[in-house]
Amino acid sequence: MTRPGPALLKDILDTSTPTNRSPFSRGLQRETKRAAVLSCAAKLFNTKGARSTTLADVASRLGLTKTSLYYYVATKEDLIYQCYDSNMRQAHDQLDRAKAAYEDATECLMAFLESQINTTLRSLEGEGDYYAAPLEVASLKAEHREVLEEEYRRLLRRLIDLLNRGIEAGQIRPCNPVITIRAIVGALDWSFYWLYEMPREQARGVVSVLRDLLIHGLLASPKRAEGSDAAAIPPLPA
Amino acid sequence: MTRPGPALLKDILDTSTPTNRSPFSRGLQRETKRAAVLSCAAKLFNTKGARSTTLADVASRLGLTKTSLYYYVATKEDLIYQCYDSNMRQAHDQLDRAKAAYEDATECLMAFLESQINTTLRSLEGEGDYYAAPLEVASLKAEHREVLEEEYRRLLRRLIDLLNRGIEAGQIRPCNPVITIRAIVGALDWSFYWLYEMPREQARGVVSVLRDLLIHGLLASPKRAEGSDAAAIPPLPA
DNA sequence: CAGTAAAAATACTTAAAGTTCAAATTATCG
DNA sequence: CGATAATTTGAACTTTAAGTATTTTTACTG
Repeated sequence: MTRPGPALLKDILDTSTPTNRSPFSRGLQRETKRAAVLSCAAKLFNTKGARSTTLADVASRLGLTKTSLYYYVATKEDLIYQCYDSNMRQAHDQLDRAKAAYEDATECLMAFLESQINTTLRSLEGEGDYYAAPLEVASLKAEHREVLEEEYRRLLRRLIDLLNRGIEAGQIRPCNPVITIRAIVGALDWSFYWLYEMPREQARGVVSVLRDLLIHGLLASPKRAEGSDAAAIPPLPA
Repeated sequence: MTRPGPALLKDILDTSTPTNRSPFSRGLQRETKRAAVLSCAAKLFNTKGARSTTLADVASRLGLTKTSLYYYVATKEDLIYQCYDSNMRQAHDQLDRAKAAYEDATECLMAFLESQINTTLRSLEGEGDYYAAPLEVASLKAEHREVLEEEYRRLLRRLIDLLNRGIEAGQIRPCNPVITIRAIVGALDWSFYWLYEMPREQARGVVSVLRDLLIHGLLASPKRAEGSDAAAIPPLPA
C-alpha cells in the first residue's frame, strides 16, 4: 500500500523478500500494481481533472505506454469509476473505525473528520494512497453514477444519524441535520483542493482549527471562554 | 438578465418594446444573447461536468447548431473560462455589496454567504443567471487558469481580511483565519451541488441553518442557550 | 536451460467532438 | 422594396484520445 510518490510501476513491488516471489503472490502482485495505477490516476485526476487527464498521461507517469493500462482496467470510464469507488470505500471504512473507537456520537463525528483530513495530509507526504475527489461523477454513465451516488447518500445518512444521536443526547444543539451534514461534508470534500496548496506548517493545524470551528462556532462569546467545552472532547487516535 | 429556464436563444430577446429594436440595441442584443449562452452552458456544466459537456449539447439546448456558438465564443476553452470568470465576478460583486451595506465585519461575512446561497437558490427557481461552479479550473490552459486562480485567491484574501477585523474587534474568537475561510468557502463552493437536489422546502431554511452553525457551532452548551447571541446579528437585506 | 504464461510494447483503427468556411437566411433601415 | 449587415446553417475538415490486434519482452517454473 505504501509507495513513494514518483515511482514507476515496475518498481512498485518489493522483490527483496522471498514471500513476494512465491506462487501465492502471482495474483497479489497484480492487485498491488492495479492499486498503484488507481492511486496514480487519482493524483492526476485531482490536479488536472479526470476527464481531461488522458490515459497516456497516467501511463507515462507510471513509466508505461497507455496500451499497458488496459491490462489493469477495462476502459477509461472504468478507471475513473474505480478511483471514485475506492474513495467511497475508504470513507466508509474510516467511519466504521470511528464508530468502533467511540461510543459518543460527537466524538465519532469528529474522529471521522480528522481521519479524512489526515488521509489527505498523509497522501501529500507521499505515504499511503491517493484518493480522487469525486468531482466528475456527473460525467459517468448512469450505471456507474448511480452506484456512487447511492454510496455517497449512504455515507450522508450514516453521518446524519450520528448527528441526530448527538442531538437526542442533548449534546449537540438542535439543528437541521441534513443541511448541517451537507455543509460539513461539503467543506471536507473540497478540502483536498486547498490542502494541496497549503504550507506544510499550517496544514498540520487544520484538524484542530476545523474542530474548534465546528464545536464552538465563530463567535467569541465571553460566556464560552470560561467554560472548557473543548476538554469534553478527548484526543483522537493516531 | 432574467430568463425562463428552457428558452431557445431566439426567444431570449423581448421584442415587444421599441427600445429593443432601436439601433442602440444592436450590440446590446448580442451581449444579452451571449450572456444567455454562458448561463445555459453553466447549467449543463454543473450537471454533466464542463469537459464532458459538448458544444452540441449546449447548442441544442439553445435551439441552435454547434457552429452558431462560434458566433458568441472563440473556442470551447473560452466558453468554460468565461463561465468561470462570470462566477468569480459575481462573487466579488456580492462581496462589494455586502461591504457597502455593513460596517461590521461579521455581519458582512454573513451577508456574503447568504447572498451566495441565495444566488444559487434563485437560479434553481429559474430566476437570474446560472453560474458554473469552477470545478474544472485545473483543466484549463495555464493562461486562463492563472487568472481565475488569482481572482479566487483575491476573494479569499478579502474574506480573510474581514475575519481578521472581526477578531481584532474581539467579536470573533481567535482562530487561524486562512484555514477557517478555506473551510467556509469550501462548503459554499460545494453547496450548489446539494442545493440542486434538496427539496424546495428545506432549501429555504439553508441560510439560517448555516448561519447558526457558523456562529454557534455544533455544541449545545447550556451557557449559550441563555445568552441571545443570535440577536446580535441583524436581519439581512433581500 | 527450455517452455510457458504474464506483462508490456508497437503499430494501427475508430469515434467523437472541436473547428473552419462558404453559403443561406433573417432582420434592419433608407 | 431593395440593399446591407447580422445571424445562423450545412457540410467538410482536423485533431485528439480511446480502444484493438498482434508481436515482443520479461519473468517464473519444471
